[in-house]
Amino acid sequence: MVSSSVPGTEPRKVTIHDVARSAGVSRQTVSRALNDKDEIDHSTKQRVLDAARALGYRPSRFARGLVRQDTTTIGLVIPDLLNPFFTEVAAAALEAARTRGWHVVVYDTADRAEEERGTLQVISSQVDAVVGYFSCPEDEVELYTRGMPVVLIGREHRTARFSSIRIDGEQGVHSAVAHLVARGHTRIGMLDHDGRAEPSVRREWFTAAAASHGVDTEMVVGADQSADGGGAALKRLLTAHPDVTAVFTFNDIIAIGALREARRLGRNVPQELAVIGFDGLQLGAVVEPPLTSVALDTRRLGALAIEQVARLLTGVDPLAADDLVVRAELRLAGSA
Amino acid sequence: MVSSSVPGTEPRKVTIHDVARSAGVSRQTVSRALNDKDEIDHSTKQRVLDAARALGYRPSRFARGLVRQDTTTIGLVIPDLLNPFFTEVAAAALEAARTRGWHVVVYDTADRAEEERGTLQVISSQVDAVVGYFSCPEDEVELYTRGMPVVLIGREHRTARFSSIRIDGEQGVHSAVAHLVARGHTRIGMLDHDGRAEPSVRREWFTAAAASHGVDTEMVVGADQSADGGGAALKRLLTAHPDVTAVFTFNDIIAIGALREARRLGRNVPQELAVIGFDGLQLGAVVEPPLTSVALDTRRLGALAIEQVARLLTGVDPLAADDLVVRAELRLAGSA
DNA sequence: TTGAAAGCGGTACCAA
DNA sequence: TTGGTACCGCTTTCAA
Repeated sequence: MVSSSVPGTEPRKVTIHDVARSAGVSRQTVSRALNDKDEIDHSTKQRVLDAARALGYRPSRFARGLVRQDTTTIGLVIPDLLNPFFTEVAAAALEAARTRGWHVVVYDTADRAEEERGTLQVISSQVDAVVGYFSCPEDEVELYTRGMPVVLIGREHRTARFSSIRIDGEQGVHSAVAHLVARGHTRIGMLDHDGRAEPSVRREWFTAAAASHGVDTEMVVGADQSADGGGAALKRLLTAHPDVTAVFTFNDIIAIGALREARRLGRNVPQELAVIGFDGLQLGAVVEPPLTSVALDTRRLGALAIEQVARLLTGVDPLAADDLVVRAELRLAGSA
Repeated sequence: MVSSSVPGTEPRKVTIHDVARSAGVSRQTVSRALNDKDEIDHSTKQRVLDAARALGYRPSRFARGLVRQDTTTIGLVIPDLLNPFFTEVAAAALEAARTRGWHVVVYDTADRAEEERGTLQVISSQVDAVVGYFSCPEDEVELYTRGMPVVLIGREHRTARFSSIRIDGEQGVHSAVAHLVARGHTRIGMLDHDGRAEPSVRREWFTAAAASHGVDTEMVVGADQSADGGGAALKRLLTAHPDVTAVFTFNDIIAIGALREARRLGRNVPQELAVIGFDGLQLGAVVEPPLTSVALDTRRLGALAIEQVARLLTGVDPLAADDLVVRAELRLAGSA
């Protein structure tokens, strides 16, 4: 039995020319009909529209973009869309972009440097500016984004063309440690980000805050960026240091995994183990107990990034570093 | 003090022509240099590249797309990126798209018909195909997506050009109700989707399943699509029907809100109140108790949608309705 | 190895 | 109200 689809019959793209011929008019007239211009006879317009429909015509976005030069597309690069933190940022960025009539192409790099490179490579010819998280060296980002505004989130920049949204958690983490100390905790551990060469900035904040309270800062273990990772890390931490009574985590997802693990281990939270996360996810409100966290305003973060992109694109009045900061602050809930 | 930025100095877009002139070659030579062609002298190439860099030149993606016709961009339309279910689907779709070298523009319609229309309007001239969730009438979707493949998720279609990924939860919901009945529950309520004119399909599955077990099916209240909404709905349900001992919910987010509310009300889960959600979110594993749910394979859902788009775009061998189904099945955990 | 010319598929400006 | 023509910025083909 032969398939009814005939090879080689692949319908070549229908162009404005085809419509024009089919309707017996010129291309310009077709253009007028499709763009709702006034200078066209009603019946002509109708005829053109019918022809277009009949042929299944759709204007080429490239041709149109070429002549109109009015569409802006932003590339949003994110390590892991399944981590609610990045989802919240993405949602905020999408909304900020929509109010400007911009389009956002989203790339999930799965937190892999290799994917990051691939994305960068491909992105440069598809968008007008880039916003997002990158872990690869700045000169690589620089290399692939030649001539394009770039806004980095949560990371310093050197390149002039780049901007950074700085995440300032120093105060917040200090408050968190202070809170724990005030509650009588002296053995405070941390579940840090795993897999990076150097310790995270958040860890540095933690270390500094702990030291300033005369608290030991040696009890740090790395955790995978997931709830499971957080659980496993807590287990390791408690095995190595059974006397730990409080933990600060790199982010909320890890903290949530830690909460679950604590429950499994029969450790009461917050009585026997206090947990403080970082991010302030909405998700933290639905776990038990609700998660105490050093919270970021993710809406502001996303909106700020898009705002800066807007300024960089128009070249007017870009925000200075001092305005490109999102401060985290301690938000108390049930877990500490 | 006068600002140093001079109005009217806005740098006109640098084109290939500018680079050519600056390097003292023709445009084609510039093109060759930039696209790593062989037929070019090494020193010439270097000179062109330098000129391009100096001018901050970036090729127009429109001009390039126009002539190369090789980039595919999909529009992914989602009601609410903050709902983890849609995030999971989106992540799956992004990954499936990436393996094909496609770009995905994401639009969050905030579950509002108005935004849906705006998105549809704008999308048609920006993408090659559309995948996603729509709540507005099919003829509106049809109107704006003229000539473009469309894959609807979780919704039937009539239009020939459209495809649907069907979500089949009939079996799964039946199993869920059977499970509850086997556990001795006879008063089973439902927290349904709110804000739609007609009752949801999931409610119909529930009603049918309950009826087949001789269980009353009248105890349904609407819930907002959020944890808070789920909590509020549970409260209303229990107020109206204090004898309810089990609830089935429209989705997991609502169920998670219900779990939290149950805790606040002092109702033990699952002993005094059994809860079963729908979606099978990864998130369900981190709440307490872990959520029993009628689970969907979101990875498959997203991948299937992209797969079908691929077939529609090439016109070869689109999947038939029977293959465009994702079945949900009961996944037991702690909450029921 | 390089350049001239012809498109890619539209829209804008003009004259008819 | 219409159509001719130029042009948007780039790549491809073909000569030089």
